Amino acid sequence: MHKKPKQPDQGKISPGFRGRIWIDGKEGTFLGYGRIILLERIRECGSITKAAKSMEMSYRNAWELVDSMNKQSSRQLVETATGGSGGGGAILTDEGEKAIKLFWEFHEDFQNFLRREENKLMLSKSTQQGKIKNKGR
Amino acid sequence: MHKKPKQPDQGKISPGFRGRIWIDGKEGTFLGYGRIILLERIRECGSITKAAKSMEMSYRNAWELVDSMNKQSSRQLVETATGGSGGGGAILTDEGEKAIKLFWEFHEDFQNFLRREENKLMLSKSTQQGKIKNKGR
DNA sequence: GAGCGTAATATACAAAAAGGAATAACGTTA
DNA sequence: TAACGTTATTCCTTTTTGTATATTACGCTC
Repeated sequence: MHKKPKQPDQGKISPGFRGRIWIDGKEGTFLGYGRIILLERIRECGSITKAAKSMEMSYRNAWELVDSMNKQSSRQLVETATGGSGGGGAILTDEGEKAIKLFWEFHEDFQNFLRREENKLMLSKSTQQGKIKNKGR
Repeated sequence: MHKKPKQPDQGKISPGFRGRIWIDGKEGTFLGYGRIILLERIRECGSITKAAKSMEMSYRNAWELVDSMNKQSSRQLVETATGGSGGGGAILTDEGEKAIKLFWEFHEDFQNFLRREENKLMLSKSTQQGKIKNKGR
């Protein structure tokens, strides 16, 4: 039983370069880290209720996020059904899969960007303080 | 009289790729967008009070940010004086200047990163839907 | 020593965001 | 038709966050 993915691997270790990214839609945030985790959990769990519980998120919050994402996309990312066998449920659409993929690519690029920035800083520091052992070339 | 720089040029236009960056220190955030603007205003105004007013920030908030930055750096970014001619004031140190420069470089690189990501998406979309007019090669 | 404008700090208040709990509606299943 | 587990929605409480206000201390100027 896994829990609490909320925080991207970034924000905690300190010190260093940090950041958060998201994708905006017509009405504000469309895709963000928490939303993507939620989509993945819905895919695994088959319902918003179970997905929310699995990540210690209130159903209310989870539902609002799903609603927000669906409203901001021409095609639904999650299809829901009330009633029926098992009481209903939620499934991830192909569009939802695309969203997950899109965001993780963005996310990975960003992680690499942060690493490059830290390296850049280290280099500039060593060449600055440096000249300590300026081995000719 | 200028005001309200609070929001980076990013977060509003929508839709698209967005993000925020900051630099962490020992006790959490060390440098961020608002903090840098504050440092610049302190440099211009010569006091925390005036700097805070100029950007519609409460003195309390501004003071806490300055305190946080100073505590997390081996050298103060802002030197303050209570009493004295004019009642005191605050001046930006060389270390403060360095901080501003460091953050803006980070910020600029990040803006470029976001642009590259958007271009990347546009390209992948056009080659995907494309084949509409696949002109040879 | 009185006056000045600032830093520094504490207290109380207000607005906003987040969370919890309760309820209705829904469509299968038995 | 009764039961079930889920979606969908509302209301209220709690927590957080920010702001406004007031007070003290400070060191120069006059």
